[in-house]
Amino acid sequence: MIHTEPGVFGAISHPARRRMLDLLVDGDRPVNAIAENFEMSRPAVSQHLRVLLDAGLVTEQRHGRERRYRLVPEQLEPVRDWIAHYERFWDDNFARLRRHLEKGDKQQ
Amino acid sequence: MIHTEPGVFGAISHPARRRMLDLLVDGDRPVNAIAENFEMSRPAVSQHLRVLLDAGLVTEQRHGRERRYRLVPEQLEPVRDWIAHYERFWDDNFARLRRHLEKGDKQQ
DNA sequence: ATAATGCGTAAGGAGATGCTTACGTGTCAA
DNA sequence: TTGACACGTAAGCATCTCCTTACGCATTAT
Repeated sequence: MIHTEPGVFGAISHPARRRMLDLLVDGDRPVNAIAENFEMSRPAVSQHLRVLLDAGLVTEQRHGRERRYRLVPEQLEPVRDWIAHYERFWDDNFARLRRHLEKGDKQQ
Repeated sequence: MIHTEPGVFGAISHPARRRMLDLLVDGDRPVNAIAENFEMSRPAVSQHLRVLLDAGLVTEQRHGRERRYRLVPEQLEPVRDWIAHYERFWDDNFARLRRHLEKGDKQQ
């Protein structure tokens, strides 16, 4: 019964979970409101939400018989930080393209 | 024998594979040079590289009996794009913090 | 030619993942 | 109180993941 902690990268590796986070960008939502966007069963949605919860990417708050899930975007920082490490590649390419365009097709 | 295609997000979900990509930032490397950074067996490293290859995150080129792996950073774009969708949260927080600091602790 | 090197692939197994259906529990409504 | 609702959890299953050891196949060195 050990709860494995795959971390944020594991949590976002499933497309359904990324879509769930995307939905929550627009505001807190109860499970049913989330579930209606997916083909899978509601328990399956609950299980995905549990993964997101364990990763700290969402929190839940009880409102009556609902549980509203709220995005915790700061928890995506490890992803942001890691990908930022590669940012210079895009920067370089962009800079190269810009330079190319600014030269006005002058040679090469 | 179906080759599952977990995509880029699946490929970067394993810490070892992220480290492999990080290593390749500094230049192409043959498998042994990559493998010496990990505790796991060399075949395990090969299998991870295969996942990265299938995701298009690296290419391989044969040089004699070596196979050098090369990073293809552009393939990280889906990740960059997805995370960029959340950028405004950091921007907002950063802006809020900056505003707070610039105000010089004036009230609140 | 023979051996050593660099690497992939095959096979197998432990454990994780992702789904399902069945059920339990707390909350609101009649 | 009785039932409907919103949800989690349990159990079971198929499949995937990630590792290992054993082996095969080029390429280079002797």
